[in-house]
Amino acid sequence: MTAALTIKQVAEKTALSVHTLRYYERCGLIASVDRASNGHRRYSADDIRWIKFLNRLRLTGMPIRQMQQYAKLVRQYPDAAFGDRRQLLENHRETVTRQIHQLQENLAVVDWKIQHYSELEDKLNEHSKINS
Amino acid sequence: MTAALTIKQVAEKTALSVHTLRYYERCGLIASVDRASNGHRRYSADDIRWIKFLNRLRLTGMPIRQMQQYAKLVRQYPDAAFGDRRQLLENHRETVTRQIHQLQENLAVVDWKIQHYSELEDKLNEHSKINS
DNA sequence: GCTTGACTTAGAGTGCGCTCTAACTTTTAA
DNA sequence: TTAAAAGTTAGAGCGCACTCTAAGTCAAGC
Repeated sequence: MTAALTIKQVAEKTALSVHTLRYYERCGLIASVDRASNGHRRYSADDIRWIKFLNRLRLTGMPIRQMQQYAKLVRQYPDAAFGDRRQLLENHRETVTRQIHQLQENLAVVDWKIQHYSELEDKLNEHSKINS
Repeated sequence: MTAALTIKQVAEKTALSVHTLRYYERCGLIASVDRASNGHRRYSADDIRWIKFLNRLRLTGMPIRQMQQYAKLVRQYPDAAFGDRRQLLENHRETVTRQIHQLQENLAVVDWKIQHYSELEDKLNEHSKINS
């Protein structure tokens, strides 16, 4: 068996704060974490896997609302609703893919500007050479 | 000469709201827009180019604070400080590039999960075929 | 003359995702 | 035994980037 972890240990493992872990639990993203006899949370290996995946979703910009939907599906039908879950993730993938494209597109314009500044700098340098 | 545009027209052209345009002006991102005799804003072609570039920065996630720095450089030294401006944009480019990489990395995990769900669905389908 | 609609300002409100506080209990180490 | 560290809850607060409201001005068309 694997040792159950305290909230602080999970915070370190997942790079979320203890505040955020409690917040996620409060708003239904993490369900029913075991408690020690003193009421302290004890996280299982499964909990940690789940939290890490949740965090992947967050880091791709999925809103909490949508994560709640996903979490609900997983909780209600642990061994089913794979189609619905997949659909939700695929929609999200599409969103993120579009977002990445737009980032790249906008970044290209910034690149262009950087290039432009480089050329202006070069011109200034040449000018100062001539005048020296 | 090009016709000066009203705030509403600029909102349409830039896909920002009139509220946002005033907000950007208030916080120093857009400086000194001309006014008609009645006090209404009249935007020049240059203003619009500037606003569009600002928006590129925003769409790549640059914080307002940093845009303010950049705007300040441009305003204080319209024909100089190219090095500083370039540096600022290059730092930002680096940030965005890293962000894109991380998005792709996290998205790969989501993809993996989608794949996993597909396989589970397939198994369920086979099972129902056998049992039918 | 009067309505409609676009504009102005200062400042308040909103939604998101945390992040922190207060007041309290429990555990651990000196 | 006692101080420090870590846990608990409910609920308040924060930072960001808008977004909207209220109260007013102004110009054009009926």
